[in-house]
Amino acid sequence: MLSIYNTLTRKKEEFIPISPDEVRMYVCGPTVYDYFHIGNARSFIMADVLRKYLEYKGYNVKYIMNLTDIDDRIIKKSIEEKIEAKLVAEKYTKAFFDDIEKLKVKQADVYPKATDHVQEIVDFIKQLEEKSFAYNVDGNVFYDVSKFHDYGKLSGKKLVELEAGARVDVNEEKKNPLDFALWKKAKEGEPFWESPWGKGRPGWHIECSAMSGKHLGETFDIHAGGNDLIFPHHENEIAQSEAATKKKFVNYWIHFGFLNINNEKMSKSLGNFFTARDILKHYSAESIRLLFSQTHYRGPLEFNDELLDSSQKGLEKFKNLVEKVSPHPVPLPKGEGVSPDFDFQSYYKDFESAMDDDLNTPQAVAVLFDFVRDVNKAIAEKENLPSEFYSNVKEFLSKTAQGVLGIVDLEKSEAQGSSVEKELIELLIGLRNGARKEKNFALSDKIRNELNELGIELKDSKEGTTYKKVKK
RNA sequence: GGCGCUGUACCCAAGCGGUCUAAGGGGAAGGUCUGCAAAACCUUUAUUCGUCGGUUCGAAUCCGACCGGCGCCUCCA
Repeated sequence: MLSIYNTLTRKKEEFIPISPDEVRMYVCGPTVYDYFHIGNARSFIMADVLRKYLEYKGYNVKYIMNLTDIDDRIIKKSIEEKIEAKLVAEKYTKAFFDDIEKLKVKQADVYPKATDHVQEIVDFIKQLEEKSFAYNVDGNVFYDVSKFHDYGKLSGKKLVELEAGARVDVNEEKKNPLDFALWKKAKEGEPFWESPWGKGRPGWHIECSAMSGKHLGETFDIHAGGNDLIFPHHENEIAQSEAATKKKFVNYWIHFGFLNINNEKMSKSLGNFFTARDILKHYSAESIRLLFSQTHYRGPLEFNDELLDSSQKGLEKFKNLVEKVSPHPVPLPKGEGVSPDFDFQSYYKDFESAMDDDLNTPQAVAVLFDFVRDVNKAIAEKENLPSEFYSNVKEFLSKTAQGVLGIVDLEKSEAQGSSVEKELIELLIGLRNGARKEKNFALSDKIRNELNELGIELKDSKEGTTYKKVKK
């Protein structure tokens, strides 16, 4: 039984989807005005882990992530770079897909764009206007928060308190400082769409209400995003959608913690950020994902190179095991060999109960490390293990470490390269082993050290010498 | 000012009333194996969970106070 912490109720709740086999899930995607940073990546990755775990459990997941491709920041960027807003959005949309793929994040079923849904958005606003939740002031349309009595239910804020402590800019046009724009009137030179209120563009919050409704229906299971979206973004989405449909918008609200640098939130405005793209130049997706998985998704996550290094180091344990079980040297026929009393089921059970508990990935990772240690022990202790043992090990890692967490890549062969390169390395290994036989260790060590310099590590074992390429 | 989160070893980090003399990763130290390495395995590294009280047969876990840190309340994952 999966339980999930629901921001709306501030409790862990048993997860029960609307339809028994299907989960409908919406995750707030990027505003494509720049490369996304590694803090954004945390949300994308943890949402990916949640999605993959739901699939692991047998649900058919319908996963939608929006792309905000028209907004103030995009317009600002287009002015700075003197190119059309549309081209800014296109450039960073492409970058988004490139980066997300490198991070081994599975594609969403649909990536709806705001600019492709202007009609739906306009219709949505009209509906709100008809129901008196919206008012038009000279081409700007605002949502009237005072009309929505549940306003504040997600963030736990009370309207009066919000008003008292309001730090929002005073906008003469708004009835209430907390009212927010549904439709923004276009200024001179800005991109615009025609609407009943004149030329303009959608506000930010409305696109999610319109697009999630279109792709997932009026009520759906999961809506996820970063902590900072709770207020006002998600609060406003609820206000819009529930005012329009009179139905519950979302059953489970899930929010991810921030990524901290020196105990401070990483953000564009503070300037203390790294783009995911830059981090990926030095670290693998697996390292990043392991680091993220070792902290619970709701808490803050401390981020720096040392931590990335340590997770990269930890990954070696998985890689070495994969290497050990992958091209099993002497594949035994089924049923032969000494069967170790190794209880794979108990590791699946432990992995699942960790994940079932509000996605306790740190605990799940601990189970995987225990598994690796125990498998290594079994291999070291028993001589002839049946081939099923090796395939069971691979299957376990494939389903959990790779399939859900994305911290290993079984397909990635360690010793790749051109065949000539391979043969050259084999040749040198042969020479070195000749030298070793003659106890010419000076020569054998020289060969090993120099290969090492080239990024090729040798390992001697009873079965012979193997090598792997390491990143320099 | 309002709301919320948080303080566990050298670092990161689980744990949410008994199974905790507290997982897991990194680091450090010692050992087994090895010609030497590497990998792997074993052992050690918090009798203690910010501080002080309280509740309880029993608390890292609940309550209170205090001392730190962080976030949201404005665009933000």
